[in-house]
Order: sequence, then structure tokens, then C-alpha cells
Amino acid sequence: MPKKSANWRSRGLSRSSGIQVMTIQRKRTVARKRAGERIRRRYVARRLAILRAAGKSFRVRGFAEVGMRDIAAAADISPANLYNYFRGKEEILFFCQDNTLDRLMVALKTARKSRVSIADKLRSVIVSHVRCVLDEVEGSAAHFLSATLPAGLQRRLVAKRDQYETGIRRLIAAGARSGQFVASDPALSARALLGAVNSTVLWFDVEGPLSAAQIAEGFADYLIRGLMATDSRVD
Amino acid sequence: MPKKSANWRSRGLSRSSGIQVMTIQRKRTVARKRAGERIRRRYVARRLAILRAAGKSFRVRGFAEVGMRDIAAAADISPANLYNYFRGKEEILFFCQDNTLDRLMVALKTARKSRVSIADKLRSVIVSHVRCVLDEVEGSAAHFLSATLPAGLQRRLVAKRDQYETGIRRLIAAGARSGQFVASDPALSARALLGAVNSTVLWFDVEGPLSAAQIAEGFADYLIRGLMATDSRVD
DNA sequence: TCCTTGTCTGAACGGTTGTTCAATTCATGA
DNA sequence: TCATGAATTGAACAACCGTTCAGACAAGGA
Repeated sequence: MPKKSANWRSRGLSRSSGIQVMTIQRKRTVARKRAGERIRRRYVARRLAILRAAGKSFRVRGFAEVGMRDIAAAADISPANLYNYFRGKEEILFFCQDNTLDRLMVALKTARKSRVSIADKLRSVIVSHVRCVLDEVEGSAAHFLSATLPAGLQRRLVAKRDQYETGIRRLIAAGARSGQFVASDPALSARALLGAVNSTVLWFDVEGPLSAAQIAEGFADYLIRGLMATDSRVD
Repeated sequence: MPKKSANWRSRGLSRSSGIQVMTIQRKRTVARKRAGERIRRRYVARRLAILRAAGKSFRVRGFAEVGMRDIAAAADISPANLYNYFRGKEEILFFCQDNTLDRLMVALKTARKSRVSIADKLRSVIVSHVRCVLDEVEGSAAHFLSATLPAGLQRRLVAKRDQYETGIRRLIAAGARSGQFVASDPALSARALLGAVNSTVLWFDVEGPLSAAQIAEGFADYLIRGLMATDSRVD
């Protein structure tokens, strides 16, 4: 890392989901007075395109192996221009993973609210998870957090990930309490389950024999069967 | 990568398991005539120490994040001296993973030969696998092959890994044929199983609440239960 | 003892990395 | 049409990487 990045041209809309990422954001340009809507839209679109390109690269080659010049090339942009949209490489990774985690959380909450059995809720979560991380346009391996992020960003990602993991753990625990699932350590089962689904990014091939949906179904079958109490089996 | 490493002081015993690694090995020193046993032993001991130090670092921080200077520091040695024992960083990673894969294969073969049920064979493999990758002295995440190795080494590792995976797949298929396991896609189940056990290296903490053995047992319970046919359940 | 041989190291090399910056092009609103 | 500011870029920077190398050091064998 060459230099401590000092100042960055703030944009007023640095985070589309509203959360303030960096603690200090020195403003080079004064706050734009009612910035043009088209400009703003083009800006967020470019931003998204970069995130997609970077996410895809990270997913197939790993964070450390992908350079800024690679990301720039994948996004059809000059390396320097990346810094108009992100503070640096680490922030790009942060948004990739943060975005994926948000989508996982949405799927979790949706499943929790649905009026089906706990097993079916969990199945829905697993299927969504696999499709989410394997999704070609927005996918990102959410659980492979390289420990190289700055402490603050890292802490926020880990917190969100833990929230997700806790949700799954609670689902498993509830299933056990209701007698539908076998009694076991929910933390351990959750970790095994997540480890399995996350590992798909390591070998999934878009042109391979199995589609993401097929993998999702197969994994869900296996991973839920392992939780089922014997006497509640239906098959 | 600064330079194509050209010549390297060959040692005659470059590979303890006998397989020739590099195709060309220019000899700087003429073949040692009956080299002193003490010298030889000290040499392989240092070599092993380096591998252990490097493996531990790789496991907790990842291949790309660990520099030669880190490995050297962890092994209490100067960076330059590493090159007396290995051709370079990539070879160190290769030996780490190759060694782990060898140990996994041994466990697999042992389990296969034992006269127990297929489920118990698989359980033994899973338990060995978890303990193997979490082992503090020699552990290494065998399935996280960074694609940055030179093609030749990479090919050999992948071949060995596939051999292992096929073994597990066969075990699952055999269980299904015998009616002990439920019918499913063995390839998919094997991948899920391996993904789960390999992911333990990402969160395992030596000082955490769960020992490696406990994790191994818990994972084996869950992952085998998911394969069991309903009517052959005993619990 | 001396000579040989292997072990070890500090300093450096070339290359690549993430990042910055001055300058140029482009788009926009008046 | 022009002026303003955003968007973009090539070139450069400092830091770090894996690696090399000449030479200092230690240790056996004679």
C-alpha cells in the first residue's frame, strides 16, 4: 500500500443505501446544489457497473489476485478513473460483499415471514443463498472475508454476516424445539451448512453440467435432510 | 514476479517422497558423495520447520497475503535463506498442500479397508479430514488451491485432489447402492460435504470454545445424517 | 591446524501494486 | 455560444513483492 489515501472528492451520495461508510470525508467540491438527475443516475450506474465487474473478478480469481488495473479493464475504464467512484480497492470489495450480504438478509427475512414449515423456510434460504453467490452479475462470496480490510469496514461486514448466521442458527434451533429437526448444536450445523453453500463459488462453472438452480436444489436436499428428525421424515 | 528463477542448488533429495517435482534441476554442486547423515537430517528438519511455519501462515492469512519475509520471520530465518530449501514461494505452497493431500489419502484408504459399515467409513474420513486441516502443526487448506501456481504443479495438485474427491464420491455411491444411504447425486453430496469440512479453517480458533475433535464429531453427525436412508436410521 | 563445503545473511534488483495528480476531454446549464 | 465543473486519462510515485548475489560465517574431515 503506497500511501494513506488522504482526501477524496465527496459526492454527497456516497452510499445509495444511506449508511455513512467512512467516518471522515473531506469535500473537494462544495456540496452540489441540487445536482442534475441525469448526472446522478449516470454516476450510480457507472458505479454499479464497476461493482459488477469487480465482483465477478473477485469471485473467480480472489481478492488479492485481482489488481485495480484488472478491474478497470473489466469495467472498460481507466485505472485512475476508478477513484472517482470509490476510495480504493478495499472499498470496492466492501461494497461487493456488503451488497451480497444485504441480499442474503432480505432472502432470510422473506423466508422467515412466509407461512410454511421451518424446514421449508430453511430450504428457501439455502436455495436463495446458492443462487445469490453464484449469480453471474452480482454474485460475491460473502463468507470469504479477507482479513485485510481496514478494521472499521471489516467490523461492519462481520457484524452483518453474524446477523445472518444467527438468523439461520435460530431457524435451526426453532426446528429442533418443535421436534421437526433433530437436536444438535445449531451453531455447528449452521456453520457446516454455510460452509457448504459458500464453497460452491470455488468450483461452480457457468458452462458446467449443473445449473446454479440444480446445485441449489441438491444442496438444499442434502443439508436439510441432515437436520430432519427421523420420525418426521416424509419420503 | 521479478525473474524466471534459472538455476537452483540441487540437493539430490529434493523430494522426500521421491517424486521429481521440477523438470529441470541444474546442479550447482556435484552430486554429494555419501553426504553426512547429520547434515542431511538437519537439512530436512529445517525444511520441515519452514513448511510448518508457512502452512500455518497460509492457513490463517491466505497465500497471497503472506510474503516471503513473513514466512522467514515465522521460521526464524532470513528471507534469502529460504531459497536454500525451496525454489520459491510457490513451491512452498505446493509442498504444504501436497503433504496435506497425502495425509487425507492415507486416511481415506485406511477407512476404506476397515471392516465397518459404509456410514462408519465415511464418518472416519470426515473426522480425519477435519482434524487434518485444523491440525496446528501441519494443517493446510487443501481445497483452496489458488490458481496462481505454475501449470505443472497445479495440475498435479488438482489430480490428487480429484482422486480424493472421487474416493469419497464412490463411498457415497456404494452406500446408496446398498440401501444404507438415500439415493442422490454423489458428486453433489461429496462437494457439499467437502465444502463444509474445508470451511472450518476459516473460522476455527485454537482458543475457541470448540476443539477440533468436537467440531469433527459434530460435522460428521450432521453430514452423514443427511445421507442416511430413512428406514435404516438407528437413533 | 587448514581447507573445503554447506549455511546463512544484508543489501540490492527489477517488477508490480495501489494510488495520486496535472492536464485534457466531455457534458451541461445559461 | 460560452463558461463551468464533472469525467476521464497517461504518466508518474512510493511502497512492496519475490528473488538474486557476493560475501561472511560455521562446521567437518584431513
